[in-house]
Amino acid sequence: MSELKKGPFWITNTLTRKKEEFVPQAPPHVGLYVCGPTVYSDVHLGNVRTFTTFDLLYRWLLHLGYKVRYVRNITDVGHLVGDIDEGEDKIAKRARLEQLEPMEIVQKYTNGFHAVMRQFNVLSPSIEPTATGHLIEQIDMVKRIIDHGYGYEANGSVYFDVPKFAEKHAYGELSGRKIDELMSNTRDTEGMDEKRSPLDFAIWKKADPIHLMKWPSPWGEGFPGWHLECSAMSTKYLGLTFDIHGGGMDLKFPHHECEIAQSIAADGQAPVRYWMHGNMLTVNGRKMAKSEGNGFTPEELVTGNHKLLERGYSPMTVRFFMLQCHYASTLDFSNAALQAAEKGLERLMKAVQTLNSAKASGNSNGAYTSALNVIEELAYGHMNDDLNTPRMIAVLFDGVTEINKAVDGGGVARGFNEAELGRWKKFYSEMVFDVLGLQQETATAGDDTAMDGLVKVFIQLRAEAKAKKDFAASDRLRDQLLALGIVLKDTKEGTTWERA
RNA sequence: GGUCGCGUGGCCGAGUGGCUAGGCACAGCUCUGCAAAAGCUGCUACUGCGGUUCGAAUCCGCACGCGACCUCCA
Repeated sequence: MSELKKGPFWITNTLTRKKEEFVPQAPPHVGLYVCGPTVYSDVHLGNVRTFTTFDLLYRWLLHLGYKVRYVRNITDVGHLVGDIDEGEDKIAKRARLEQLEPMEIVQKYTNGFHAVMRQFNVLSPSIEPTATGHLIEQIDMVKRIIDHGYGYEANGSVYFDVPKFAEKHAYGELSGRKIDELMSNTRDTEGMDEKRSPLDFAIWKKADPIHLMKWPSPWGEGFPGWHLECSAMSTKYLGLTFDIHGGGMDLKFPHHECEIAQSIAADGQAPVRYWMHGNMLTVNGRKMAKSEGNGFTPEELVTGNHKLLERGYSPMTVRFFMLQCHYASTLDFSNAALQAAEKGLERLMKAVQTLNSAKASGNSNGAYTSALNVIEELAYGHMNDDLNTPRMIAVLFDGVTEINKAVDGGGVARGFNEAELGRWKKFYSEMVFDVLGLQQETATAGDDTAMDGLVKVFIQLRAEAKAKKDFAASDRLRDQLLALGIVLKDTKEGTTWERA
């Protein structure tokens, strides 16, 4: 099995649009870069999906034994609002609205972002660089682009010369665009622009006097262009060419396309070997986006305090909901789907709990060894096939049925010996907790000994009532406990309890 | 308008040209004083029309419907 675990890992490279075997540049090291959030407002569930997707990738790479340097940036400057001529820094705009310092906004929403990531059990990256912390690197990159003839200054701003770049390089390769098609499809609102071509994009932008976030540069006071930070920081921490770059589908063009162009222009080599893009979370078939106003925050999700939500759902329910769909497919949000996921997750987690507290009966005929062999092989196969979590989870559920069949009400796993049971426990714990990143959300019966003892007193009272055939009394006890969130279950081996 | 993608059973959602995805819901049964849980059984779909093929949900074409990107967006 150990060989199989390592077994070839295939991922869809959106650059070639094909599944390719993943082979790191310098095994066992893997360089992974993911575009992080712009911290000018709360993250919504769509953002969470992308970070969950790459969290899954990160976890799988770690599980396969790779040493991963995972860089996920915080964009705290530079993206413009609206069209370029009256462009305004999003963060600065928000700062004025809230009467705060720009860096206060950055701090506030960075904190919020981190809190959400913790809620959804998304692992921290190895490095989380900020754009403002890498001005020198960005300015330096602009210089290199100019030196190589692909950037030009105009009125204090510096633009990337796309047509010139396209003469020698494949601009549009990632997003499948052709330069002349782009030309003819340009929206014609440029007019008095400083750009030589409408396709050109700013790599350094002059700051107007009222602009709050600005830095000195060889071209005057300004701020870095939209796409530059990722190029500068990925180069700094992962090298000129690194293994995997991830992000949401919506960043493919122009953001990632521009990253490629910048890196090639500055340093002469393509920055990324494998591009991966996560698909969108939709609501009623439409992309969830801040600009659509159809997004909701994780807090609204948990409390259910939003018009799209019939009630609240836990973060793990949502994580599981997302994992039941392949990362490259759009996923449509709905209350019914969430409720289904909630039930499914409960079934899975209960089985894991049952498994973990089970004791082996000792009399094994090896059936559960071969069953696990099959499950393991399938699960690894599916994960290695472009992170096919829906199929992997389906396999997990096959095992859940086996577990439920084997473990009796007294917690004895019939037909298992110690070693077998240990293997099952290890496998399920690795897949469910380490790889899928799910966690137990409700306190378990054994967590609180006082509580457990208390409930057992009631169970004893009820057993006495039952023995006297006083079912009215026994049912009343059960109902009253249920009202407090305690569920009693009568089994052949006695009564057990759990939280609802 | 251009580029790309999608259209699967009551719902969500996988899918390799031929062999049961899975989850949820629903129905019946077993267990049970009743219930809950669990197990068993049933529910067999692939937008439409052509084509390729011994055979297509899976390949090709056309039509219809939907979406993403083309502007900040995960």
